[in-house]
Amino acid sequence: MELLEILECSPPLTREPLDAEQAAGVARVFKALGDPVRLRILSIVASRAGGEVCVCDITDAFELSQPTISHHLKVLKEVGLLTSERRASWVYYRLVPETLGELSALLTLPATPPAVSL
Amino acid sequence: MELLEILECSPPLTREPLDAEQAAGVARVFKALGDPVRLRILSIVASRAGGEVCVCDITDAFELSQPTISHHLKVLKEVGLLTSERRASWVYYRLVPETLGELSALLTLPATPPAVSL
DNA sequence: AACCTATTTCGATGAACATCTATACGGAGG
DNA sequence: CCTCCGTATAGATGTTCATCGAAATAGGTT
Repeated sequence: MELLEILECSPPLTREPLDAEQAAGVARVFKALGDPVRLRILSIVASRAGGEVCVCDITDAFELSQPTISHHLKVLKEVGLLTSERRASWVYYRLVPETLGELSALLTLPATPPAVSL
Repeated sequence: MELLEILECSPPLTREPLDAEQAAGVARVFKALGDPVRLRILSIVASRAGGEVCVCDITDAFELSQPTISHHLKVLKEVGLLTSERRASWVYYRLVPETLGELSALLTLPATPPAVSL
């Protein structure tokens, strides 16, 4: 059920085939990354020095309506890539590095790409 | 235009925000990964010992029509994750490790994950 | 050339999605 | 308490997408 658990249990794509359940979970996360706006939002949050970004800062970075940004943030939060915290009137979003790390590991190549070996 | 070039030019998400063009290119690849069937197909090809998989083998692994599998293979090929080669009556698909590696690098975390080490 | 099999393309359909406007919620300040 | 500001939710709309069945293409065989 927990997406992060599914990611942790899923072997790298190059090691063995995913079963249907693993694939369904992993696909949800990749689908969340499959939108240009969400990718940019994620990179804004992930690369921010303090680690936190206010929704208003994100909204300013796009020519999209505020509800649209809020929708994308919700999607990223639902798949475990972001968390949010309210302080006073503002909501701050943070990266969940574990999820990103698991995704990266999932796509990792075995060792040497070119040679044959065996 | 070339997706692999865009991936190569895109910094890790944790380093700096993606611009609109980079995000659009990267999103196309992640969108291709955002389907459970395609993820399983990719993992079947990527984890296969010889590196090659015949379409008929992939079709056997799913309860989907053969045209549907062909459609998914085309999507994976269009974003540069797979290549294909025809030999005799059969078409064999191979992983493009460079693309997968670039994606993995894109999601890489800066240095120390959360706790352990040093 | 006619044929068989494997694969791709075409056309259609129903579901999912990105986006918008309008509205609701939640805290801060008068 | 009422209002303002920032954010989230609801409802609506046009587009994209996964999937199927049917038809077209391509390579090898007889």
